[in-house]
Amino acid sequence: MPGTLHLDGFLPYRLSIASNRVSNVIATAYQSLFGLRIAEWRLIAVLAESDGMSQQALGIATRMDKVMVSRAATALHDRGLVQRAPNPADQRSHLLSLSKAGQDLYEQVSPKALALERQLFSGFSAEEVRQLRSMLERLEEATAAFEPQQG
Amino acid sequence: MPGTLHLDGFLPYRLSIASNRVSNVIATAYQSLFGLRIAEWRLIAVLAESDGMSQQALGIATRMDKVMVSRAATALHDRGLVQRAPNPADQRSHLLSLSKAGQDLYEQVSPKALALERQLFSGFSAEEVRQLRSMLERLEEATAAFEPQQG
DNA sequence: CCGATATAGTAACAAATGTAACCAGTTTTC
DNA sequence: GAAAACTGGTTACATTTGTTACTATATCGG
Repeated sequence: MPGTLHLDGFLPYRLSIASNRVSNVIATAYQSLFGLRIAEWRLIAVLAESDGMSQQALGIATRMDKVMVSRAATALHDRGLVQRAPNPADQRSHLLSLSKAGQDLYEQVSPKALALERQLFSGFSAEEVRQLRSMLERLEEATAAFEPQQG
Repeated sequence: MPGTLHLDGFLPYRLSIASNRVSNVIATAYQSLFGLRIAEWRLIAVLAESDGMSQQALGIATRMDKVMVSRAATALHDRGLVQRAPNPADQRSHLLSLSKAGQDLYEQVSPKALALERQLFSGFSAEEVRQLRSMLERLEEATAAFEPQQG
């Protein structure tokens, strides 16, 4: 029977299911433990490594569009977790960085995130993890061919 | 620096990015070619294999909750793609099946879906695909340990 | 049987996400 | 060096998704 499809065997479906479940686990943990949403956590993680970034740079680093970044950034700013300094090079943008409170929170969240990751992937060998990483990366690249234009 | 996390190396993040990109590719294709959303397509795919299912059975088969199933089912019914017959065993539920139009649509969508899958995973060896399947399956199982209760 | 509890499905509401319009401020072009 | 085109960021609106509540039927316990 040519052209027939079995849903359970359809990889985009399996990928979506697995990814959404993992995201739910992570989102629930962050929310209940730290009151953070995933988008906010992503900004914190990036800012913890490189201080003083514009929102558009954050957007690139986290693969989120500027609206998502804006929403997450104001939420974090309102909670006093990130600071906004004027950007000397461009008056439309500000440079974001973690406040002391933000750094402290990061130090709490970060090990918890890694522990969750370890637990979720505890059944995976180091080699499998390496392979999975590689596959996800290639998959992401493969989708670029479908972008509307100018990826 | 113990407990430190690099976002790009964080697997749940990479998984989420890759999965969302793939879903977008699929969703855009289904929408523009057939006016279908992913949830609707999933019902069609399941019904094509096994006629006469209740919505709750569909929910289990597609891993969608009953509200999502209800919405997708009414959309498909309104378009005349699925039929609803009374369920002799339970008057609260109906048995859904594809109409002729639904079957015809399935025959159109199905090869297209498989072609997309082939294209997205064209860089993967057969062995890699096997491994990915296995990993996604195990991952899904691993998240069950975090379910609120009674998974 | 008959009241209590559970289940199939829908409807109504809340929260999140995507999209488009907008307001500075910045660069380009002539 | 000023009008046109563009960019960073926010706001406002539309669409999608999740959650809760509800209606009708079924099942369970006595």
